[in-house]
This record gives sequence, structure tokens and C-alpha cells, in this order.
Amino acid sequence: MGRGKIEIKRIENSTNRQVTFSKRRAGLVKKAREIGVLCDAEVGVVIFSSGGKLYDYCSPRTSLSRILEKYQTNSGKILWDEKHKSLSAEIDRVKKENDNMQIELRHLKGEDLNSLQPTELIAIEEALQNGQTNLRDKLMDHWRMHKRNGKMLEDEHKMLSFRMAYQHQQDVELSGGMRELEIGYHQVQHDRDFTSQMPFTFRVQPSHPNLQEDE
Amino acid sequence: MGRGKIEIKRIENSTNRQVTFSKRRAGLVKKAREIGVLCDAEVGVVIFSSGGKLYDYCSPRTSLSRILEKYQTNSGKILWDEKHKSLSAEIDRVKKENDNMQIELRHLKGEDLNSLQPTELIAIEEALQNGQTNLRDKLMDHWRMHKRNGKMLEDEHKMLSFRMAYQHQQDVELSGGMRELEIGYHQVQHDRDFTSQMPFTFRVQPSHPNLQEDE
DNA sequence: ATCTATTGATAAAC
DNA sequence: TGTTTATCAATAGAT
Repeated sequence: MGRGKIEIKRIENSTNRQVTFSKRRAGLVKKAREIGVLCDAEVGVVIFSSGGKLYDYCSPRTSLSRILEKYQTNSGKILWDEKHKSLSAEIDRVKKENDNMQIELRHLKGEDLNSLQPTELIAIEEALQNGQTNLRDKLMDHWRMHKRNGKMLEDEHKMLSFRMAYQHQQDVELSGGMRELEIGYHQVQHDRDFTSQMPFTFRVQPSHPNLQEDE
Repeated sequence: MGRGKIEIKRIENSTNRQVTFSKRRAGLVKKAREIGVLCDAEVGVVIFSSGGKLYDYCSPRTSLSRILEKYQTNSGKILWDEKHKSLSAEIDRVKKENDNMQIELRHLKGEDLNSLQPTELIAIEEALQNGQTNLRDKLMDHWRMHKRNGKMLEDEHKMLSFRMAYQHQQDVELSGGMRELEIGYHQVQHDRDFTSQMPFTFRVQPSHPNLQEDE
């Protein structure tokens, strides 16, 4: 029907395809409407164009939901079961993703490490190292920005000051009896006049201050 | 199209109606199939005869459920019952959890920090600190266990040795010109005879060695 | 179901 | 996108 016969296969020319789609969509909907009226039937049609745009038709005096509910009742709930399956499958998928992230998070927080091999521990440690470097850079940015702009807010200033004091004390405590190291630390800080300017960098960072060889 | 023109209104003769229904139903499905092939579209059709009998068609390579799922997504109309709502709600919930963990992970890895305030940065930094402490404890356990049992495997030994050498060098590099601190570091290690036993602890850890006040 | 006269749908052109 | 028109396709009514 038209100026020439056409083969029923995908129309390669995108423009022609679009035009044909519009015409045939109208035709399909018209046919659906007609069979509904002529034969007293209920019809629902859902069409997605290749571009993903949605078109639909359903008989007057009803709705797609109602048609589908009827479909569910009459056909034997195939729709819902499949629907349930696909939803459940997606839940499983996302939950698995979730679990993996959960584990990674715990590991980065130093939890649940017992089952890990040194190789894995080291990989995590490197990630932490990396994160710390980035984080401190960022904190430094804040510090410098506020310093430069001369508009450090009172509470932020307090907070950062507290943080630096806290970290310092923490480091000292962690250092345990390592007086020399502690002294060296202050020495350097003082030598470079960093003490008042970037208190949370250049920290001594013993990881296990109370460690003793146990043999 | 037929031996005579017909008005589009309900066919009163039941037999004629039934015949026309069959013919037109076939035609409708054929049209649906054709537009799917010609225009690369996805089509779903559901038809109930006046007697309540169900007929349906949907494009190959998909299913009515999938089409309806897409329909729901695109139109925002809800086609399903409470059970589906709750499943969908769970998906949303889990996905949200997912997103939050994603963000937390990124933060711990030092990514996407730009939008954070110093308070938040510090909280993350503390978490990293914590994780690192735990991790190093665990690495230490491994080291000690292997040491004690005298059965450190060749490759693990190489790996740990490499790691400690690497970390030490990294720390030295990060320390920049902080010779005094570096010296103090070795001093302490030596004093306690740790050098050969736990080389990856007690590290000097400057976060931003090249920092200069910029005013 | 099958046939076929006729109307309806639409491909191509504008 | 809308309109036109020549053709092909669908189908009403008969068998």
C-alpha cells in the first residue's frame, strides 16, 4: 500500500524510518480503536519508538492498569510472576553490590581484616595512604584559603586549632616513650616556623607504639 | 475496505462481530509486528474480545513485562499492585544505601572532596587514621606470626620486605628536607632494635612536604 | 476457510 | 510535520 511495495525489514534511512513510524503508529492506533468499537473489545497498545519515546492507546471506559489487571487475572499471572522475578533479581544484584562496598568500607576502616592476606592488607594500606594524602591536601587548601583571605570564621578556626592540638597530642601519646622522635618533630616544626601555620601536617605517625617483640 | 463501506460502530450481529474480530485482530497484530520490524520499535498489544477472551502480542526479543516495566518508568503511571510497590521501594532503598556507601568510599579514597567542609574532612581523616592503625596492627600480626613460626614463605617475605623498603623510601621522600626527623626515626628504631623486625611501622608521615606559606 | 470486489492504509513526493 | 496521490494491503460480504 503505497507508491511501491516494500519489504518488511528495518528501514535503514533514519528519516524514512521516523516518518513511517509516525504514519504506522497512527494507523495501528486507529485499527485498535476500530476493533474496539466494532467488536466491543478492550484493547491496550504500548509502543516504544527506536528512540525510546513512549506512545500508548487503550480503549475508552478503561485504563491500561485495568486492562493489565484483567490480563493478569485471565492469563494466569504470568506478568506479575515475571515482574516479581525481575524485581527480585534487581534487588539481589544491587544488594550484592552493596555487600561488596560494605566489605570494602569495613576494610578501609580497619575492620574485618582477619581473613586477609598480607598482599591484600598492603593494597588496602596503600589506598588509605592515598586517601590520606588527598585529604590532607584538601584540608591544606582550606587552611591556606582562609589564611589568605583573612576571613577564617571563628568556629572553624577553633575547630582547626583543636584538631591540630588533638592530633599533636595523639601523636605524642602514640609515640609512647619515643621522646627523641617527639623532640625531633617539634624541632623541625619550629625550625621551619610551621608550628602556627600548618599544624596538622608533618605528623609523626607510629602505628603501633606499644609493640613488643614477644619471644 | 471490503465489499462495502462500513460505519465504525458496534456490529450488532454476533456472528459477524466474531468474524470481524478474528480478522481485525490478525490485522492488528500484523501491523504491530510490521511497525516493530520496519521502525525498530517495541510494541505490546493486549486485546480482550467481547467474550472476555485474551489475546496479546509483543515484539520479539522482549516481553510484555519488560515493555510494561518500561512503560511504568517512562509514563510514571503505576500499573502494579502493592507488592510491586514494596519491591520497588526496597530497590530504591537499597540503591540509596548504595549511593551513600559509594560516596563514603570515594571520600575515604580521597576523591570528590571539593564540596566538603573542614569539619567533614577532619572526620574522614580520623577514620582513615583509625583504619590505618588497625591495618598496621594486622600487618604486624602477620609479620610476627611468620617470624615466630619460622615459616614465612619466600614470596611473602619478598613482598613484605619490598613493602617496607618502599614505604620507608616513600616516607623519606615525603619528608622532604626534614633530615632531623628522618634521623630521629632511624635512631629510635635502632634503639629499640625494631629495625629488622617491624620496618613498616613508626613512620614519619608528612602529608604535604612541599608546602610553603604563600604570602 | 477462501475468494474477490472494494475500501483503507500508506510510500513516495512535495 | 501536513497534504497529495498512486499503489498495495486489508477486509466485508459472499461462498
